[in-house]
Amino acid sequence: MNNIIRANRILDAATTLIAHYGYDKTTVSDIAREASVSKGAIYLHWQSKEQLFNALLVREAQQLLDDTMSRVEDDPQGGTIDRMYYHGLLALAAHPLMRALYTRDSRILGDYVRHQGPGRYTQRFLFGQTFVQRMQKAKLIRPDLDATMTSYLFSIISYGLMQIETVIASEQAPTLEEVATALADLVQRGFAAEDGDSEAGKQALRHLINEIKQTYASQREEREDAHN
Amino acid sequence: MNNIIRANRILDAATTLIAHYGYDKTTVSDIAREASVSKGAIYLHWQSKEQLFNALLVREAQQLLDDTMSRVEDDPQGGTIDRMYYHGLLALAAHPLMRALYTRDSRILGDYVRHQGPGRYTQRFLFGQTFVQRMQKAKLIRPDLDATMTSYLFSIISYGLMQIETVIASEQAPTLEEVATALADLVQRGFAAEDGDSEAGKQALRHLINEIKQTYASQREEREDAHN
DNA sequence: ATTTGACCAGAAACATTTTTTTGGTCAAAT
DNA sequence: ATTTGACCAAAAAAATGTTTCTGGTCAAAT
Repeated sequence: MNNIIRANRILDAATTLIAHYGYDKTTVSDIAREASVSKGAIYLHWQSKEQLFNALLVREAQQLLDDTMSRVEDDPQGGTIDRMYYHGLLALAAHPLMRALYTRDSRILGDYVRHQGPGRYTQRFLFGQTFVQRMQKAKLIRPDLDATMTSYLFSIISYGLMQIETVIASEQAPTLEEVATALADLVQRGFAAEDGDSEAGKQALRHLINEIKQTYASQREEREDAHN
Repeated sequence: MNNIIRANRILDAATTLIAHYGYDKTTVSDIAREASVSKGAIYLHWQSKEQLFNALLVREAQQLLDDTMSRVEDDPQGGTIDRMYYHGLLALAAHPLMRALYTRDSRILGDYVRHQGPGRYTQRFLFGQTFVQRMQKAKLIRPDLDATMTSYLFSIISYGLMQIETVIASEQAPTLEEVATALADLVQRGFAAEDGDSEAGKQALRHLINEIKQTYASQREEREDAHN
C-alpha cells in the first residue's frame, strides 16, 4: 500500500518536528511541509491532529519495545535483569518522545497532556509490576522481593535518571552509558537472583513484548471497527 | 537578645506561609501579620524579602542537618550507610522547603529561583562527593566505588523519590517509609562495605556535619563584616 | 531607642480590544 | 479517484488600557 508509506512519512516528519519544537509549536502545516504533502492529505489519514499524535506515540512505543528487545538480543548476557535494565534505559533515552511521555514533559507534550487524560500511555510496560512478576518466575529477580515495590523502585530510578540533568549542573556529569552501567550494577546487586539465566530472561522478555504488541494490535482493530 | 527571638518568630511565620503558599504568593505583610509584628519590624532584621528568605533557607538547612543527625544518633544501627540514607530521606521529606529546594520546585520557590542564580544552596552536602569519600575512608562504602558516580546515583535516586508522585498516579502507592526502607536495602546491597561499623559511620557524619555548620558560621561572619 | 503602619512608586494582575495563527474543510485541479 | 491549497471560524497571542497589589520607606507614635 502506497498509503502506508505516505502515512509513515508523515509520522516521521511529525516525530522530528514535535520532538524538537513540541506539540503546541508544531502546526499541521509544518508537518505537511516537512513531509512534502498537502495539509489535506494528512486529514485523509487521521481525523485530527490529536489522532495523528496518538498514532505517532503508538508507533514510537512499539519502536521502543523493538529497540529494547534488539539490544537485549545482541548482548550475550542481555537476558539478565541488570542488562535488561541497562538496555531499557539506553533505548528510552534514544526515543525523545517516549522519554517526554515518561517524564510527563509538558514542554514537549504541550496541550496533549491536558486533552488526553493522564495514564493513557503512561502505563509502564517494561519494568512494571507484571514484568517484575514474570522475571521472578523466570528466576531472574529475587523471589523474596515485593513485585509492586520493586517496580516502583525501577520507576523512581528511571525517572530520576531522566530528569536529573534538569536539576544538577551538567558540567562534567558522567555520560549516560556510564550512569546506566553503574545503575545496572546496583540493580544486579540489589534485585538479581543468584542463579539468573540470561536465556530464560530473553525468553520471558520476548513473551512479554509480544503480548504487549498483541494488545496494541487488538486496540487498533477495535478502533477500525468503531470507525466503520 | 530579644531581637533574636523575634527574628525567629518571623522566620517561623515565613516558613509556614511559604511552605504552604509559595514564595510569590506570600507577601511581607502576610508574614508580619502571621508573626504579629509590623511590616517595618521585618525590615529591621533583613534588608529585603529575598534576604529574609535566604536566612530562612540557611536556618532550614541547619535544621535538616540536625534532624538527620538526631535520627541517626537515635538509631543503634544508624551509622551504616543504608540507615544514614534512610534517615536522610525521611528528614528531607519532613522539611518541605528543603525538599522544594532540592527538587527546584518553582511552585514554591517562585521568583526566588530566577533572581538567585542556581547552585547557591543546591550543593548537596549530604551524600555528595565529599560525603562518599569520607564514608569510604570510614569503611562504610565499598572502596572500589567511584565517589563521583556514587554521589550521582544517590542524587538520582533521591530526586526520583521526591518527584515520582508527580508523575505516577499515587493511588495505593507505598508509603514513604516503605519506599525508603526498600531503597535503603538497595543501598546496603549495592554500596555498603562488608565490615561497616555503625559507630564509625556516626563519628564520620558528626564530623562532616560540624564542618558544614562551620562553613555556615564563617559565611555569616563574612556577611556581618561586610555589613558593618 | 524602638516600633509602627500610612504611604508611595513600580510591578503585577486583570479586563478589553485587535491582530495573527491554526486546525480543519471542500470545491476545484490533477 | 486522489490530492491539493485557498478559505474560514474559532482560538490563541499580542497590544492596550485600567486596577490592584506589594516591597520597601520614613515621619510619627510609643
